[in-house]
Amino acid sequence: MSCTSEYASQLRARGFRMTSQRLAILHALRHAETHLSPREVYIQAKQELPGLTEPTVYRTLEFLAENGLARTSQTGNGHLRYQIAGNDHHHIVCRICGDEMEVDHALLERLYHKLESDSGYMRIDSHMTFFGVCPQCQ
Amino acid sequence: MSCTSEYASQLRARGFRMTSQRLAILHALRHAETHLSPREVYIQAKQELPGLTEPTVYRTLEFLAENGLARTSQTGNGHLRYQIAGNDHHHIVCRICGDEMEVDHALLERLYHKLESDSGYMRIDSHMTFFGVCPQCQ
DNA sequence: AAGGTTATTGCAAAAACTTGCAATAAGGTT
DNA sequence: AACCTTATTGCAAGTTTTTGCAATAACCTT
Repeated sequence: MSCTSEYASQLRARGFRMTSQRLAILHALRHAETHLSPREVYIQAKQELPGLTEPTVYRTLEFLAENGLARTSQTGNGHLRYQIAGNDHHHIVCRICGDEMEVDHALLERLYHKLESDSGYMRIDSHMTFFGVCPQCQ
Repeated sequence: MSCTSEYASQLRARGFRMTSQRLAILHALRHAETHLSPREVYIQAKQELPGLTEPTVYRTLEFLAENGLARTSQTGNGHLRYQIAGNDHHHIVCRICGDEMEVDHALLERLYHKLESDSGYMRIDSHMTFFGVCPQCQ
């Protein structure tokens, strides 16, 4: 896979290493259609790499998110889920039934610019999750 | 305290009950200047009510948030923190040093309206946490 | 291709959080 | 004021997430 070596060199450029564990976890994220919980990642990736342990999954997901290869989503109950980086969109999830839809990044662009100039903060997180009540549940 | 009975009747109106545990936890949140972790709440509130247990704190915080008496803040690492409801502002926190500043609600008003009309969702969460890189760390 | 440096992993134990269920107590009713 | 109903709590046991440290293995250098 070409993307594999792409990831590897991205890491090496910053002094990190590509490992079979990281690869297995990246594969799991890539093949998922949506974001996964750490446990789901563990179950998926363990099929590819049976020796994989759970602490490694937690540490790796955090590592991938810090380095821009993965992205976190907040989930109301305070548990992070992860997805592969790349699709620049956001989510709005229903507080009641959990239903979820995508929000295009363009909608937030203006807000981010304003926030950046007002606050002086840079690189404001490009994945946001909003919570509301969906039309069904209203 | 007048607010005490205010809270009590808010709950009773919906068929819930006011208890010494809920009161102790509300006090802890009220006296905090910022949002607290469940453990911090536990430690505070236990001083007022020594018999209090940790599971009760978790359940109560979730309950208070669901009923609008408390508010959750997301914290990057995926752990919820809680604060008393009332101040309508948001936070932006630095991904690197953890520094934190307030963002006025007015800034988001336009976005919320747009999101609501585009998506059909209602009552979009009125507390958002953004993540970025603060001026110091840039 | 072999060796050295050190980022990364696995293991084991700790801490944080959740769940089920029987006992308790809030607050409406008599 | 005593009684009933049932929301709420505490306890104990489970699951999830984190942490420290010694062993391993990327990958740079020779």
